[in-house]
Amino acid sequence: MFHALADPSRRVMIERLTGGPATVSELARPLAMSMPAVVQHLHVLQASGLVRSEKVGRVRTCHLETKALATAEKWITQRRTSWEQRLDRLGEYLAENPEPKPPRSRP
Amino acid sequence: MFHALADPSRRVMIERLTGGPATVSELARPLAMSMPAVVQHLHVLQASGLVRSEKVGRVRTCHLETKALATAEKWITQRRTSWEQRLDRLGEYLAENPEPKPPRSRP
DNA sequence: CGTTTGGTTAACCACTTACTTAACTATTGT
DNA sequence: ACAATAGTTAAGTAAGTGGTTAACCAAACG
Repeated sequence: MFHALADPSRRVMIERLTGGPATVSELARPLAMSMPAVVQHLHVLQASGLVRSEKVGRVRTCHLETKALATAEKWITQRRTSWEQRLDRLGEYLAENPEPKPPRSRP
Repeated sequence: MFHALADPSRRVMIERLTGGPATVSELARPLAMSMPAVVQHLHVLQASGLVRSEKVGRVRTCHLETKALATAEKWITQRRTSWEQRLDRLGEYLAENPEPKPPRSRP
């Protein structure tokens, strides 16, 4: 899933879908690459669960899947906040204890 | 940066760093791969800005850079929430208008 | 009917990625 | 001084990624 977000073209597609559903050719338009390439990117996005699509007639319409995005977000938040809390505790500790400086074996 | 998060081994390293700073060999221990491989992953993590490290004597100590994580998180949140708002508005609209069903040219 | 139009599949290619081993450097413990 | 430790560099490789073109299929249009 992070792999899906790792490619610039795919992020452009995601940003496009942020503004509402889009067909495959609409996703392709701003992308300076052939249609098959876009379809491959779309496969990656779908495999990651970030995007879903339904085909009606001959046009496939794609839309974002917010749940998946929320999952990625959650993972990041957890790591970030738990580390920030550690930093805070360290800050408090250093504010109280002014550097004991342990001796070195051979300078 | 999403590319840095896209690899499982690198995510393990990040999770390890969540629990506080670590040396290169500490990061390597749970990883079933050679040291050079770990160093390469570390390079990627540093290039992405997610991790920083200082070498004192012969041991390099690595720690998380929360700012970078916050950036990724922000990107995701923006996309997710703006799409969720769209969904909400669509929900309201559909609740008021009970499906007009436009005619098809030839069924 | 035949022809666009929108999308899909397949086969291929250049480049990158994620490893490996081997050789090396610099610090630290005895 | 010597050996062990911690990490680094270099070079090679197998597999994966991102793109191409060409051929193809089915729905919509005239």
